[in-house]
Amino acid sequence: MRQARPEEGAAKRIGRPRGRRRRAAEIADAAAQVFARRGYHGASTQEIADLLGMRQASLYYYFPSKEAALEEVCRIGVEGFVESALAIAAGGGGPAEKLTALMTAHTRPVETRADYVRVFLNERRHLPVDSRRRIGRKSRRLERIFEAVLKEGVDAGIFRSDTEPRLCTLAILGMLNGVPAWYGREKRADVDGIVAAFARLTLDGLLAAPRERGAG
Amino acid sequence: MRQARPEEGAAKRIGRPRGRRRRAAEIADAAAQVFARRGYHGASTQEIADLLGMRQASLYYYFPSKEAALEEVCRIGVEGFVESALAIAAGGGGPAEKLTALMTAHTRPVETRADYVRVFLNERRHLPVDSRRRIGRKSRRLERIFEAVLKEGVDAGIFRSDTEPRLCTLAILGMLNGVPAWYGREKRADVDGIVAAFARLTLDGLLAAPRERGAG
DNA sequence: CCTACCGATCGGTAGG
DNA sequence: CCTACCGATCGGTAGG
Repeated sequence: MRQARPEEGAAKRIGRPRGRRRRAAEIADAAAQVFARRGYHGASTQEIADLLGMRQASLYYYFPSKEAALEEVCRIGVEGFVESALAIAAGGGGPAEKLTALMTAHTRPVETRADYVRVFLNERRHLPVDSRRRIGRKSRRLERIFEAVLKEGVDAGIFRSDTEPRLCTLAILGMLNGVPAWYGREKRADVDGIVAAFARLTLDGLLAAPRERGAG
Repeated sequence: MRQARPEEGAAKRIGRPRGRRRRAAEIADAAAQVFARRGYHGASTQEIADLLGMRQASLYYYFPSKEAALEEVCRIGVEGFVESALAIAAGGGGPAEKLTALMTAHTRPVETRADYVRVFLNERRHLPVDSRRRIGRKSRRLERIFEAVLKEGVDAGIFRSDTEPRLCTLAILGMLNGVPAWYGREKRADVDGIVAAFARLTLDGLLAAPRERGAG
């Protein structure tokens, strides 16, 4: 009576309606949009369904719950960052170049997938504990990549020896994660240019010779 | 029949129960706490009332609506910043000292009134248009103070001449507003020490002599 | 401040 | 995917 469940074999997709994954991705898109605009709790599943021209109850054919949709949106929101950062850190170039590339790459998703990023940054705290922890792990992976490049620069004698990689990472990610807050209402709209300026400022600080402390 | 309404005379508080203002402040405190933890839409007026040991409906004796409570919490959330920043900018010391003081002062409310600050940062977007604009004006005032000090330093020949005050302000406020995101779960708990490190990094960047661009 | 209450909406289920 | 529907909760009002 009990058959082997076809969805368990990862590679083979037999007997499943072909559009399922695609449609689920469209729902995630719509959810990201509404979550970003209204916040998770301010968003109604009705509004998500309206965006797709489907009935509210039909969403539950694709997602078991509103929370699961938030989880998916947040997952997509982080995953891009870690992957590109990993590629940069492992690639060629010196620590200074890597750091600049890391910073530029970090802000690209803000333009490409603004809604996912915003939801990840602002709404992840409304996730249930277990999935919040799962997402948080990815976030920490990203931070560690920044720290590693910073440490690489210090060890190579390129960055100032008194650089604290952890604090510096917090500062940099603060600057960068603040971008969605003003992106869109700033006159200068070239995010890449602005982030390049951020990177220059940071590098100038990292490359500077230690100065006198406390000098008026 | 129509009497002059006593609450219109600002200085004189006659005929009003004496604890009104105080109680309203307590409600704002509780609201800030719940809004910070659950987000505005995730917060129920019931939970706020529970915190105060009063009935949910009684809240409406002090605030006309949930939105009005959010507005009050946000208003308190910004007002501290502008006032202290103004005092620093107008006070003595050079631009470098002022900038450091500005940065340290900006993070103090994060410890003192964490909930108000968090709510202002994360929930102000859920305010109705008109009050959001009112709050936004205060926010811009703060930004202009930072920009002015930065420009002061450039004009005095202290900060690098290629400093862009606007971009620099966005970077600094990004770093600083990111503090509530990691404050509490970071090992090093001395926010002042961390922010001092942020300020040093920033100053090193601002004081550095222009270097060769694009040098490998 | 409380009691009593309401209309609206919300996430989610049953069954096809 | 849809129809039909539900229990719970929510912000807010009336009247004292």
